[in-house]
Amino acid sequence: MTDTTNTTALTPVAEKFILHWGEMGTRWGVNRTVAQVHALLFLSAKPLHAEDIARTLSVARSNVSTSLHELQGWRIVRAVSVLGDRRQHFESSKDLWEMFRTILEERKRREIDPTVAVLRECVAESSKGTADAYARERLSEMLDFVLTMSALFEEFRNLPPAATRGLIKLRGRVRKLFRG
Amino acid sequence: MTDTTNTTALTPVAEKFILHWGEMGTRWGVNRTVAQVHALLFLSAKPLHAEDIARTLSVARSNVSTSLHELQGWRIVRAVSVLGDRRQHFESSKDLWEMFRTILEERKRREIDPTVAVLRECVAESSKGTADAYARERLSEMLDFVLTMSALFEEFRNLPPAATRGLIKLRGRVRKLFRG
DNA sequence: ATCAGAGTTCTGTATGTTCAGAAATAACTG
DNA sequence: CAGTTATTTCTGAACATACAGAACTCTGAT
Repeated sequence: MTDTTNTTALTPVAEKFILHWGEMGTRWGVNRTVAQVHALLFLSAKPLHAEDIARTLSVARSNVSTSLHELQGWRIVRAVSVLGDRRQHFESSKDLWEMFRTILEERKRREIDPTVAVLRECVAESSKGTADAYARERLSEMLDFVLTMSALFEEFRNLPPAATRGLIKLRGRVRKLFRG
Repeated sequence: MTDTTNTTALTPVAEKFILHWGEMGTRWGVNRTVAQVHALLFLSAKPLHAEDIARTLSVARSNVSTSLHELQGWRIVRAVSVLGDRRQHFESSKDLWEMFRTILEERKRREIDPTVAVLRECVAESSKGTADAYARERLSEMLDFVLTMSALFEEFRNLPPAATRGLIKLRGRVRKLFRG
């Protein structure tokens, strides 16, 4: 028999956060439902199954299925098994720094890397002709910039997980860095 | 009489970059045309007027008008006067680090700050009741995280412009930072 | 093998976004 | 002031995206 003892109603606080998170998602190019599912899982003490998520957020299961796929694509949600229940359950990573890092990494791969490729082509092609030296210079600077961003991402990515969490104590030290 | 001597045709390289930039824009929650106008101005050696931009990108002037407004809202494009021409001309900032900083600042104001506000409310409200201690803890951590991000943004924002540009030489030093 | 429930994919509808062109307003010229 | 040109705002059409529900597939239990 289907388990109906699971959370179905949200506390007002959870609802407020989930709705806000959904809005923020749209501003960063993430679908509202995807962000809401993520927020719900983030707040949930235990893994939830698709049906439960759908009921709680009042969206179709199909929609939840798609959203869960996307979140798994971002590697911030994963499927887990619950003993005695053959439905898949899903849980969000709870470590915010780890999540942040993972998302940066994904965005780099999806957006920065292709941009680097295009810019390389642009710079190469515009070096052939002599026309539009100004644009060539701008493109070249843009490539430099994007490569630097890319390298900074890599730095961050390669930090040991513990160090990442230590960032919290880091404030104020950044300025120093630029003088050294 | 209207000046028709201005750039109307794009070089293939410029076109490639502008199209790509437009695509990237959409992935970060920026309208395609807005990003294209920005790319065009970034590559342009001289300020352009609305009509010129519209012709070059093959979009309606109305659309250009809206896009220019938005770009000015992000403070990365500004209107300039050209002697002997009563039309407004527009130019993009050309300093990529400066632009990056400005955009971060704007996004902080528009997205991080409201999120901090909501999270504060959530944490405050959930402290009243005793229910859902787990969610309270998660929200509290999220608030911490967002506040730290906010503070790091501030650090960055307050750096002297010269230091920002120096970031380029910074690679490799980040790791060190976490050991100190 | 059959059935039930879980999970995914497909399809049409609804909702939201983008955009051109028209209309209105404002700024400028002589 | 009257005419002209630049700029902004409004409106609806085209387009894209998100989404619910249905259809379908897969898995495992009996």
